[in-house]
Amino acid sequence: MGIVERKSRQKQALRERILDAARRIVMRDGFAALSMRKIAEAIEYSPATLYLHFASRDEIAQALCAEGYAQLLETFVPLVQIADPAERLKALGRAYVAFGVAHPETYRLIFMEDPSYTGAALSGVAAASGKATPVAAVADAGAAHEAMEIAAAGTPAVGSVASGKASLAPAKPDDDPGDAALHIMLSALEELKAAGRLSASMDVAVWAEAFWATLHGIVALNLTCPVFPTAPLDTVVGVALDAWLGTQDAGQSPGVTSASRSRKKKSAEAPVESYVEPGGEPAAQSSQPSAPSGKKSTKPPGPSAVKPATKRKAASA
Amino acid sequence: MGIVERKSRQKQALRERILDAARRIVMRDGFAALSMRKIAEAIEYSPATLYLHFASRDEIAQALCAEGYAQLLETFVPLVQIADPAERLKALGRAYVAFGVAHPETYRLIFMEDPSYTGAALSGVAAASGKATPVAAVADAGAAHEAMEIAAAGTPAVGSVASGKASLAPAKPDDDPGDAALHIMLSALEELKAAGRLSASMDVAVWAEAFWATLHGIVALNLTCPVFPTAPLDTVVGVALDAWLGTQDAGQSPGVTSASRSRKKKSAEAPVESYVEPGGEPAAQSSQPSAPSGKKSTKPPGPSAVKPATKRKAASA
DNA sequence: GTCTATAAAGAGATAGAC
DNA sequence: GTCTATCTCTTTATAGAC
Repeated sequence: MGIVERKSRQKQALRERILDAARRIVMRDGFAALSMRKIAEAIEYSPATLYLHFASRDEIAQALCAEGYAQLLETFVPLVQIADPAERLKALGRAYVAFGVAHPETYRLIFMEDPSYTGAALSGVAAASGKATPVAAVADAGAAHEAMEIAAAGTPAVGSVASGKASLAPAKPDDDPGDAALHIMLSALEELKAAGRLSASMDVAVWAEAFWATLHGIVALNLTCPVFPTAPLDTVVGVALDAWLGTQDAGQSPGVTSASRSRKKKSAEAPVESYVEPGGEPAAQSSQPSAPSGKKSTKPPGPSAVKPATKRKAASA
Repeated sequence: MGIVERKSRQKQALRERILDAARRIVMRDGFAALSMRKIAEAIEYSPATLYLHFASRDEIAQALCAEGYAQLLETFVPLVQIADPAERLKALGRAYVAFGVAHPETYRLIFMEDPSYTGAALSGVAAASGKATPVAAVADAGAAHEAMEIAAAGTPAVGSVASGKASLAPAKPDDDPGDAALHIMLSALEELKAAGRLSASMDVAVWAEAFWATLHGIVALNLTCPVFPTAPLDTVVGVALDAWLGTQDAGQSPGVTSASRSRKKKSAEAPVESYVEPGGEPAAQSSQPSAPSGKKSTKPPGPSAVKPATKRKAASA
């Protein structure tokens, strides 16, 4: 059986190479620039070979999405230890925005590209309200975290969750990173409510959605609107968090309350801009982050579908 | 000179036809599906003819953007009359979300497609803080409004602002709809602050940006995330507005100190869904609005640039 | 498994005849 | 002004040789 195993391993390896190449292309040129030909060229294989591993460009995109969700989840994990639920939520909010700013193309792919990509990670949102306990969420998250560290070193480091078992069902193996992340937030919210710091009549699910929308709005505008944060991104995030979680005087990072101050990760207290991803990448920063100058992000043409030209913006205009 | 005038009129007319066709394509199939060939086919001209009126696809897109901004501004105009600044802001927020939900493709084009499109409308955001008085904003808005009613009847009715003089400088004639809309909001905000209902130490520009981000987040998630508003969109918007502008329950809203609890205008209370646009269109509604099932939105290929395929989602997958 | 070659579709933009 | 014809470029995806 050694032979079949070797073959299986080789197949897996090629699969990884494909995803690595795809990830690099997306990071560098945006999702719109991702094509089978480019990937094939990058790994020095013919385009046809890719179809032996992925049924379509879309399947590759979904695999990348799964990685992205896991990556986002991973940034949440250490924050679960923050004792005060309000501070925890603030830290989560900052981490969320920091993630989006640091990984614009990943964020775009996951939350701004295609409804099917976005929906892939959020399966049980409706019924999720009282489902997972903080402990359970942490357990799941921990598993994902551990799996990640096994992954590649040079690249953003994810992959395991996605490539391990998510060949056809990208974002929903047994534990769904998207749901797990959601649960972390909902748990904090319920604690908050239990502590009487949130109106008892408030539906946490609604609150959570509106809160999420605020964070998403900040990230999305930052990635799309060139003039968005006139003020420092930090400040805007601070004001938003204060509006939702109360505290006078925006601006600075309330950070962690007390006990968790010893946190090994500085991520919770550091201002949004200084966020550094676990993988060790530089992490983009400031208000106008990466966004590969000339090229944008959007959609490409399909076989029978359509696609206009827009990238020319910087190229031809 | 009658002859040159007629020719000029005919040229203008064709220009309008081009934009009309383009608008229809975008509404129906999304921006990504907008191509010169399609437009040409729709108006029964050759593709080459389009280039006599627009230098590129991009220029057409920008003209559509200008229309979109004007359209959005128009929905703001009547709300300026609301006396209470907090209620006015809430009404503006609801109108904003309603607009995005009712005109998903327009909203996408303007705020979610390309930074250059989004930035086109917001020129003086940075210095806008104390710039325009409510009166000035209304004056601008009124002008745009008036201009609009001259425009076509069957179609969404805009165009004048864009087509009148924005051949090469699409979104910034003399009065910029984007800025005007922004000023309307900032004015209300300053009134709020003047009335002592907003922390004196709060920077209105920052507050405005964070508030805008919240609204944008709600719309953007609604358009992109299939499961987004688990709760009725109305409810989520209400919670968000309360968080920012205060009202009994809802977390605690440190932003606003007291009052503003008695709501008078029904326009401020009307649920988002019931919004009807001034033009008299049906106005889409509910949580999962249009979003032309099969197709998405994104970017197309340029001459030398790149472009993957993505639309296949529903077509080939 | 992998490649070459190609089908089938789409795009933006232009030259030059009329 | 308008059209025809064309150039150049992109893409996904597959057939069939090796």
